[in-house]
Amino acid sequence: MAQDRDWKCGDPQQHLKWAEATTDALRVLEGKWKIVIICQLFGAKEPLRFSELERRCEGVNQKMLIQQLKELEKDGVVTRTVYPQVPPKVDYALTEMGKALGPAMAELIDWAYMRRDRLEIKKST
Amino acid sequence: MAQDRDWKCGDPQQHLKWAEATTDALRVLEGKWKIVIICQLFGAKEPLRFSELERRCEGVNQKMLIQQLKELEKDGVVTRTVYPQVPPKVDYALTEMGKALGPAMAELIDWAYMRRDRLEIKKST
DNA sequence: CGCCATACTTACCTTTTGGTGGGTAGCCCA
DNA sequence: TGGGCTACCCACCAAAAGGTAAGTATGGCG
Repeated sequence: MAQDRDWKCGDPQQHLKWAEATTDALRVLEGKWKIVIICQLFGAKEPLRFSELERRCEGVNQKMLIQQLKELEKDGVVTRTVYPQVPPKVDYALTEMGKALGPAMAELIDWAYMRRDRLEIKKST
Repeated sequence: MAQDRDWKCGDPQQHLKWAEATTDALRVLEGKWKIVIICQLFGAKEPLRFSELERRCEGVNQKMLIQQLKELEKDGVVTRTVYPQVPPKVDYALTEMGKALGPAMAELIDWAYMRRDRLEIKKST
């Protein structure tokens, strides 16, 4: 369990393994639009169509959106479903693994807010 | 509290704010060596000298190490202490904010391990 | 004097990432 | 015939990140 992790454990190599794991996890999330995409999928109750994602990720262009979605799909975070229609319809949803990102992202959000507050206090004093 | 976060809350803009916060947090952690540095500082009981970090972050070069340390310092994650000696001595330690990264990193580690196991199972079936 | 040690700095280069502006396929409708 | 719709692909360019190899400053020591 995450909350029981011992950063001062016996194995002197353990923090190297953890660094590797964390770097690995971040690699999946890196990219200017991935977090935005993931948060949009978290926020929506249903899968989102390509055009809908394009609309919701303000400022993204098609190439980037496709690229990031492809990487997220390859990394097992989202699924891509094609409907055999004309005009085409494709939608994207979080996988179980994508949904499992919730707690990690929640902790990152808490840290980011805490950090912002902390920095603001420093500035004002 | 992170564990009570409601991804399906009322405010339809909330997930945009969360995306922003998470992106912000990741921005601080992005960079090929930052997580390695942070994990080394977590693992060590004491502040680490530049040369010690260089030794522990296998494969890093001086320029990159300095660059990443500078950014981490600017972002409030590590402190840099200079001792007026010859030859020079400088050491680096986690700030309170750096230490507060523990839970987020722990969740990321759990997710990475879970993901690795999941992908391995898929490969073998 | 000349060399050592430490913690950097600098110039230069390669690789990766992000972005723009076009095009394509397939069917529908007028 | 010639648009319009959707979800892409491609050629090309710019900026950022990462990396190499050299140099700098300081004072102690033989």
